[in-house]
Amino acid sequence: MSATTLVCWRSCSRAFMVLKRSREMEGRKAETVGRACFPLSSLTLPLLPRCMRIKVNQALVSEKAQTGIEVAGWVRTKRDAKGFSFVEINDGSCLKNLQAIVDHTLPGAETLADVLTGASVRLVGDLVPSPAKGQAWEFKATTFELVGKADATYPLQKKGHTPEFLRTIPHLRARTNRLGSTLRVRSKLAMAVHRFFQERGFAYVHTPVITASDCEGAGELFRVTTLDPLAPERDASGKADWAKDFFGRQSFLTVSGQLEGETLASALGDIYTFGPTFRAENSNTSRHASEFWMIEPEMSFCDLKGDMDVAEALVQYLVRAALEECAEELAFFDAYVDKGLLERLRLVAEKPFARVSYTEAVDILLASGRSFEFPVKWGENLQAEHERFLTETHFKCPVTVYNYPKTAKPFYMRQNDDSKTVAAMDLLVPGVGEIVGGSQREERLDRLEAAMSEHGLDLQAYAWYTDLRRFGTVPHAGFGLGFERMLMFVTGEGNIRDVIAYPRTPGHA
RNA sequence: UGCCCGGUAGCUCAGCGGUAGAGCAGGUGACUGUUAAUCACUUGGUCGUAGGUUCGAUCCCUACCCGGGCAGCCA
Repeated sequence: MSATTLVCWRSCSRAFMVLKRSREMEGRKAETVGRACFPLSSLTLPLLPRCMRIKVNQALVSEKAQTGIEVAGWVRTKRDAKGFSFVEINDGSCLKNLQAIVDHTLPGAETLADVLTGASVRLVGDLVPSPAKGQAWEFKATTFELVGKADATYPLQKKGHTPEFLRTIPHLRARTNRLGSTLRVRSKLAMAVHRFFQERGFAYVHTPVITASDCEGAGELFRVTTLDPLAPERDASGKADWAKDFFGRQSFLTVSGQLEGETLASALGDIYTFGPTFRAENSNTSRHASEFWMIEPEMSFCDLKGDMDVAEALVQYLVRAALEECAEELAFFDAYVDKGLLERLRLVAEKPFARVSYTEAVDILLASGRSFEFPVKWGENLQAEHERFLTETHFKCPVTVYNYPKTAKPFYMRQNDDSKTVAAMDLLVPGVGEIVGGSQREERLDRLEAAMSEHGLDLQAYAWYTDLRRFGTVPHAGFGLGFERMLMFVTGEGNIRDVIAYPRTPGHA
């Protein structure tokens, strides 16, 4: 056991004893629940009396006044008044700050001169009704402690910052209203994803992050190797000898768990993955990242319609979850990031999505009379401008487009009877574009092998994949939902780099 | 990767062939149950880097670096 763990363990057991004691103490009626009780002040802050710490979000929704409680957090702003100061504290538990009143005669108040935006502080005192407008409750401190100073070089100010500037300080930007809110929404939606699938009997499975198939699907892959890049072991032809590499062959970071997911769906019925995905494409757009999180369900005994039903239900479920669980954050985004966001999301939560075949979509685009930079032609991929027109102008709501020309799609998608299209589908949303891509998979061995040959794949390397069609094959379908794109849609953020704490994009890691 | 736009104070920006300005932040003072408090004063910049044109470049030109937007690839 490392020294650090040892200390933590000791602190915990000590904390538990303090908790027991403090519960026995009279007059300690802090209305707190579960993990938000932190009776730790006596351990680290001898100045402060022993009491219950509550989080800011709990204080702000309190039903009644509370005495003898502790709050701790980071100062967002301080305003000096005659004889006392207003100190607004944010502890990350919610968007809003708690206004604390710190009398200049209090123990610890002599440090107030050093309290600038960004400083960390702990206060003991009482939660009391606020006499002024702006907040129902405020914190009347009886003891003040400056835990960690932040001097004038602290980059975050009270005023709003541009997302571009905030990206230059990723280690600090989570302290802003903007990224802080995004990360809370991200956390809630991650759990909502699990709830959605668990409620429907899907098994959460983990597909490998490291893969040895060098053409898993579309996309450039990141190589995983332990060979010395300057002096790799070489084969007879002088090239790097992958047989000498760690796994005995070339290996990469996954671009999708789909193929493995199919094998597990063939055992567990309905499965989903939710994990990181890596693409080495040199994509420099506001909606591409080199490392992102993807949700990939795979369903046995399911066709394209069932696939679309689940995808649409999931997107709608997540929007509803955000509206219900992150109301404050969404109101903030609606006011400062994307005006009209709430109205759009409410519509999405209630209204059924539009659903059109690729052929119908092409007809709509041709009939629109619009002149697009890229002409619309059956058989060509829909361009971003086409997708944007469909979802933002024509339908003004999310649209699922299905049955794409087979020429533009990967080998594993099920061929339709028209021999021209495959059972693929994309779910498009306003502002973001493609958020889901999926398909019914080709479950017929002969068709699959023919498609693989057409795509130039080595059948031998994929024997395990085609085995699924040899042994108890079933119609099955699945899709990938880009988690960050979903977050962009829900928060109104226009750049994927602003919905990931540490975004990885070409040239940035 | 291609096309386009930008880089001036800690932040957001204005400026312009004659070597720099505002608001906010910081400091000082005043005032005050304040709400991105207010008022006065004030610190702070080799104008992205390297060349070139010019009597003189932050300004014009070239290259490079960095940031952003759009497109392709996709989720």
